[in-house]
Amino acid sequence: MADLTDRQAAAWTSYQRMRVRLSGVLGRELAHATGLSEADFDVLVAVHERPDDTVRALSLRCGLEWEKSRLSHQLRRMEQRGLITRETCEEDSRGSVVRLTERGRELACEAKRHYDDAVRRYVMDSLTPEQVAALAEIADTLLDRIQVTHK
Amino acid sequence: MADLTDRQAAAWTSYQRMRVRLSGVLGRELAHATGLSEADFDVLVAVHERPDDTVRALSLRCGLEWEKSRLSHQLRRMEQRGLITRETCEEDSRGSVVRLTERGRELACEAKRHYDDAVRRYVMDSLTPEQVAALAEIADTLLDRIQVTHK
DNA sequence: CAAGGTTAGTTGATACGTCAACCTTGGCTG
DNA sequence: CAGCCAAGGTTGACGTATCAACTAACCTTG
Repeated sequence: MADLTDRQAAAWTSYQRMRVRLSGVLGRELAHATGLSEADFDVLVAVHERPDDTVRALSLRCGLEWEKSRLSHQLRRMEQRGLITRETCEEDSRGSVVRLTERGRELACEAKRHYDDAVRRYVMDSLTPEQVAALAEIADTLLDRIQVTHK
Repeated sequence: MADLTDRQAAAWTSYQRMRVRLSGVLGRELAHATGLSEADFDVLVAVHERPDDTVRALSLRCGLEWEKSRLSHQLRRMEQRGLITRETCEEDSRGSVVRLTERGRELACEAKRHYDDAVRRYVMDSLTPEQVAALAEIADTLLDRIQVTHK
């Protein structure tokens, strides 16, 4: 249980600052361009990736790695704003099925364009291909190290 | 305004998942070990780094890159829990000065030990020194690209 | 020194995230 | 099939983050 080295501590500090600034600017651009939060965006994109723009809530939850209450609250808000609908599931009447509305589908596409563009401008354009590859490898290594700890 | 390449998109996805899982597990460990949130922790550590465990709120705000209302709300809660005190500033009576209580100081030290240990276990132990250096360089590059956009 | 703009900080409203408690349904197992 | 437990989801309470509106003090400039 040795202390972090100076290099490690400095790397961690840089990472933390980068992480906060980056998600801040991306979130703000997204909100400004489309009125969506990052949570809205994550849900819309995840549902839009499924056939029929439809997905079992449980499956959505696992894909996003969200707590069940978080998803429930988020879906309630999105339903109120007319982005999705919820139906009870056929195979398992405990479950529910999420479907994009027309407006949800449109927003998902539009938001994804804006978002990807912002990722390109703020991240990809500043990094060399080697750095992008290194980042991916680092992230995958850590992902492998940190298993999901769902409730 | 070209699309992201497959490599870029995959790198971004990995980064996002890593980021969320990592801050999730670190936050949970911190809360479990000390009862502090990450926001509490950031404030305590930032104040504890200053001489006398004392800092002007403005300076704290700039260091953390927080919105002023965020800091205000956070300090109110921390004051109620006896982690800090607030006094009005001598030189500028608009301002305020934040000071750690004895309990705040103790918690800051204890939490930092736990936190650094978790960073070591979850991050540093899994990465090569080259990867740590690469991460720092990537983060610094992006930090330079994304200027602070305070309100 | 008076007027007007700027700055530090607070407040209230609203959205988001987590936890614990709860309800209903599904699946076991005796 | 009766009794139970686990699983999917909802709800309420509370802490946290952001925005806009506000107050009070500071600072310039005429």
